[in-house]
Amino acid sequence: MALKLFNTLTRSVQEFVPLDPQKKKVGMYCCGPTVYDFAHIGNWRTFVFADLVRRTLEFSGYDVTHVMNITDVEDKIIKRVREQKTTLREFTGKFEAAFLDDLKALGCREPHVKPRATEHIAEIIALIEKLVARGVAYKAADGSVYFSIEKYRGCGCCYGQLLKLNLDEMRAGERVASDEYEKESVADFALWKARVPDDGDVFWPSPFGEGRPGWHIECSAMSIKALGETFDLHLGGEDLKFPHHEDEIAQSEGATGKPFVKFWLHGAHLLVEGKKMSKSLGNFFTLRDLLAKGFTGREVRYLLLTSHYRETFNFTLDGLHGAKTALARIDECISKLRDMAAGKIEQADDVYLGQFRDSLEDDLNISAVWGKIYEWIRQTNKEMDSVPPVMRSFWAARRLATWDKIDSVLGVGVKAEAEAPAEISALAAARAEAKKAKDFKRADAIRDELKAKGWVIEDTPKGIKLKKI
RNA sequence: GGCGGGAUAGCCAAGUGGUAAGGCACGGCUCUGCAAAAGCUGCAUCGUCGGUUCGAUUCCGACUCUCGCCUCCA
Repeated sequence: MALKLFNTLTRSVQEFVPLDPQKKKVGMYCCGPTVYDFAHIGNWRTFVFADLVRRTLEFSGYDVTHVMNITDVEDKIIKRVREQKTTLREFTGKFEAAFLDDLKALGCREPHVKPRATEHIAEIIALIEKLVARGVAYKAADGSVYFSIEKYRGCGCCYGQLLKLNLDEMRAGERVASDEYEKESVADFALWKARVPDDGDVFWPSPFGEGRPGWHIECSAMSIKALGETFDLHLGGEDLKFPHHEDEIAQSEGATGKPFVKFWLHGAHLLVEGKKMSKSLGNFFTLRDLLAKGFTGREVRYLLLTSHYRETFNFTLDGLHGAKTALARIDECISKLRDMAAGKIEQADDVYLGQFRDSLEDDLNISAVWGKIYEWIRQTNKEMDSVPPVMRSFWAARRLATWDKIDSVLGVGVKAEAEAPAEISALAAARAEAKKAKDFKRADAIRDELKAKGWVIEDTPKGIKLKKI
């Protein structure tokens, strides 16, 4: 079975075929963070989704170039730089670094290219000049340059490819701040924003006068630079369909006259504790908030990967506890396999991987994937004790190789076996003594003490086992 | 108002025109001195009302509830 994905352009699940004539290289662009604050769990759902898409493509044998922009100049950023009396670079650098740390903690593979908007001003200006030359952009009285939807449509181009729009019914929203006024039409959007006093020293010279890029143009400029005028995949959160992605298409196709992107993928949002995230409801979490509660990045990643990317997902702390328990079961099984394999290397089970792949390639049916994995875990546990001794290491190594393949897509890895500190080992030894002396009361007390210190002790046929909670 | 999702067990979440994966929680059992985030195992008729059909949770219609987007937004 070939990889099938839901393409927002066609509103249907389609087989993914790369543009590359060799069918090997794939260009993928994901709208990255605007670095004005720590990213929240909703943002992370989208980035983990992008990582899953990338890993799936790599699992399928494609050579992926993953590009993710860093938006480091934008209204909110400028506002905060001004408020905090800092510099743009210093301010955005801090949140960019935090973002990349979090991305790593969540087990996401680092994008190959991470272009910053402020380092592509020349490309942005060149793109705007092209649009002006083609007659689909104009400079307004306020000094800003806008994209004209009407002129664009006049060229036979389609605005509104990702969703049905009724432009005539659209009115300028009340939430549009004092930002865009001199446009010929409300649907037009800014390509270049003329410098205003509040911008401070955040501005660049350009043929249109001093100013800064509009919101959408950077993605067009940077994706075209990194991946070419037409590329395979572009992803982002569902809220970006309009206006951001629609405007990207207009700018890019308006400038190049070529189709911009073959496949558009959009991830659904999430709710937290059944409600839309908001700081006032107390259900607004950054990854840091969750780590501070004692959860790990892989547990958060696991939970974010339990539901289909096009469905709204309800993220709960209860669910996160469940994720922790569920992962511990996988860890236990893999850890036993490691012991049994004793370093032996074998080939993965292609029959099982085929089933795994079928679910995965079916528009990333991750829930079905987990279903198959837990069935595999149960079967592994069942067979484990009845494998003939001479077959044990082979049997386990084969299973281990299979898991490694699976995990190359899921990226939850296996929890490192924590080495017990001296204090914990001493308690474990004291408990063993007590047990030997049949002082079970004392043994149980020590066990409770260990639990309070975050360690679980298990008596197994092979001796005691200490596990960090 | 326009457009688009969703409604499956206590919670989360797949799926199918022929009597419903998986995870968490819970119960039972096994191992154990007792336990265990050890192992096995049990646990739903799919929002409401009509229709199509031999048969619908799955198709159609209506309704109810719910979520999102309509130029800050993952």
